[in-house]
Amino acid sequence: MTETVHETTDIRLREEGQRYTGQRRELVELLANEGPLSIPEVLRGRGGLKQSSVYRNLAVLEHAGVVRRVVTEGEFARFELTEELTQHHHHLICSTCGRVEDVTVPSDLEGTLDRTLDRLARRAGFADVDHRLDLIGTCGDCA
Amino acid sequence: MTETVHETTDIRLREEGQRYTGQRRELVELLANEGPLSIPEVLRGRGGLKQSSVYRNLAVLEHAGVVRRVVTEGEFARFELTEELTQHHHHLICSTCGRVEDVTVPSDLEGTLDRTLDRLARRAGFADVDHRLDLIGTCGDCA
DNA sequence: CTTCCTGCAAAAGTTTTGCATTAAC
DNA sequence: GTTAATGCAAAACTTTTGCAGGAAG
Repeated sequence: MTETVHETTDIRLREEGQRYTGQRRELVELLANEGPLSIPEVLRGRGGLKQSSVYRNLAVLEHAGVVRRVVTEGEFARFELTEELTQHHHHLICSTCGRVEDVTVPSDLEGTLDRTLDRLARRAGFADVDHRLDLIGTCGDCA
Repeated sequence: MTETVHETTDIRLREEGQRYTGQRRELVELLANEGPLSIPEVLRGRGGLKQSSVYRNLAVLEHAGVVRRVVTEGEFARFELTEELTQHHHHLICSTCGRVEDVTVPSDLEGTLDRTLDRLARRAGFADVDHRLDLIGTCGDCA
């Protein structure tokens, strides 16, 4: 399953004339296993990675459509694999420690949401609307 | 209606031993009229305001529960009045120009959302969950 | 007259970039 | 052998802070 992710990444990068190097593979592997991570978390997660290369490689992967920037309340940017490589999901964010977990909502609610929001957005003159739904609360550890 | 906002702000600030100065009033007025604004937008919006004072005053207002930081994809932080002073709402974000508009969803959907998400979050060990729902698309001007 | 606010300039902290070296194809 | 990726150090950029002067109560 994560093998598919690597294959897709490889293809996407080649399409842009870029190489799927060991470091990039490590990044993708990390994000596939541990979800949305900030740069400090990435650096802690894998010893050898260098900060500037991590930023650069995440930018490359973002441009290739493999990774996306997640906006959170914290001071650092977070990155995750795009939904094409995983699945549509949402975030459970701890407002105390900043930790982020993935969560999916029941598909009937997801469907209702999609239809309703699309209608709303059109009415406001917006097109091609996607939604971002995050839950902010206090996680078990911080309670 | 915006008079109520000013009164509430005044009270909140006094409770913290702070003053509702002209500059703070201007900030609140701006946010009340134009929704979520970034610092550059604020500085452009009103000539005389100084950057460091704006940051400082927004921090004060945030601490007083009058203003909250909105996280967006852009490079600057955005600020808006808290929902206690306005009403529960969501954001319509243009992924091209970064503009942010307020939008409300039908209250039945809002209710369903609230109940379902609360259940989900509890199951994951999270408490006191609030949700943040944003719509990202292309606005009329950028289409 | 005491306390808080403002503005300037400098600092802090995150992210980006230039350049020489190393690795991939 | 050619083109791209890496690491280091320095730069850029947003946000925060120290300090002296000014305003508010």
